[in-house]
Amino acid sequence: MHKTEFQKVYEEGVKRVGRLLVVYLLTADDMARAVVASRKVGGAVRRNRAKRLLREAHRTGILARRDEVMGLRARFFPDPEPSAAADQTADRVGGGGLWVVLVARQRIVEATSREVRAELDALLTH
RNA sequence: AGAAGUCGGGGAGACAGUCGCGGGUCUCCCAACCUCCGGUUGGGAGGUUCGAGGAAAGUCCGAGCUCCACAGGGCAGGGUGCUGGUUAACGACCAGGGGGAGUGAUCCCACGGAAAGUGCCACAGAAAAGAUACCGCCGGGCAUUUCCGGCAAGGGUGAAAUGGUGAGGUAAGAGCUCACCGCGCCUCCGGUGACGGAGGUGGCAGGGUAAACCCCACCCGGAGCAAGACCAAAUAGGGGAGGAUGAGGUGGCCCGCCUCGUUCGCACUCCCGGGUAGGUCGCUCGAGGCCGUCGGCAACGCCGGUCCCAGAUACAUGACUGUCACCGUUUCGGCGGUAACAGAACUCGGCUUACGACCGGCUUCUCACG
RNA sequence: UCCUCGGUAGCUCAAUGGUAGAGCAUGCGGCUGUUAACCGCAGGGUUGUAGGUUCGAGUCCUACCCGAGGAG
Repeated sequence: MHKTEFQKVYEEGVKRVGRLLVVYLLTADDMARAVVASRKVGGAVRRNRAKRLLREAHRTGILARRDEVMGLRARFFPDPEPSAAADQTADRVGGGGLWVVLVARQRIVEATSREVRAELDALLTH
């Protein structure tokens, strides 16, 4: 993912803020995932720890299951207008993917992997 | 027993399993290309193997490597600064000398030159380096205001005042003279040397500051793996090489060198590449680790054996389960934790800084007992 | 990866190696019927930290800490 693609997700995507992390979602043709840990999280050790926790939560949580992803698309991105049915079908044929950006917050370093996964799933299903 | 010094070891507790990530390698499958055998490239699956640190950090020094000219001369600038050695090199390390701290083991030191020159030394003080005399001391004139001369021992100021102590000497004093100490110079001896020792001699040579300018000796060209090399969509259209002359620019400057533009024979001759996105290489076998013999006080070196030990490019080590070990807590069922500092990005040698628990060697002092 | 600056009072900034200061802000007093403005006075500093050179360091040297900016 390039810098301009991050900007696109931040500006056009859906944002959910939790106690340990922030998640951005955006519909796309393919599946993609990125993890972000800024210098506010800490030094290189703490940033790596945060990114590993986010990857593990993404791998073991509901984002890894394809049927759940389709449900998330329907929940967070309802059809804006019925007249665009042609575009919607074309989009679905094109892959029906989802771009996900996971951003670490400072308190994630003290958390366990189960807590991170539970919060990510909760942010996506509530 | 207590206190202390010094040198080291060691670094997510160990083992097993499941899922997941990055690299190498082997096998199989698929696709494309080459005339075939077969091979190359790309993708996927499975097996196997490897996968962060002692500081990977700070970026304070030194090198390798790459390009700039083959890295050369001079100036400027910068660095180092007791001696000898180690090393690829160093501002690092080892050994020694000198100085300082400590009862001691031991520790600390930017430790060349102030009789090459220049500058500065606030306040106080008479005077801050070229001379001088505030309070004073002594002698003489005058006569009790003071004048002339001698002195720098005492007082006072200051961070620092023209060797120190004692004796002689004198009007009072003074290296004026003498003894010891300090200092300078000379000779001899020991040592590779820094330096040390002994003897002689001088009668004191004239303050501090060089992490002020500077002098002396030695060293240093610049940039950095986003260096640089190769393949090469798009886009733009030319690009490169060669002869002569003059001008301009370029590492801080001058040479030198390189580049660009102009002119002439003819705006000539020859060649077909250059390059962004992207990709490949550089990229991990190295002044390498471990073990041993030998040389050396040591740093280290020679030789032999043995091992292969991360190479990513949005950037890989994580999660969970069980058993054992240790620690904390406990209602003795259990529960919680496994630690600090901290994450490779071209690679090495150092330095500096950060750091929890644990273990070991050697040495010194004090007390007690034998 | 490499490089350059900066850190002084609550804030913004000064200070040839020689007593750390100015403006704003704060407090007190004055002026005014009252407030503001104005006038006067006062307090407030480990000069980022730790060492060193020097008689003496904000200044010079060394090592750290923090902040800002730049190049590819």
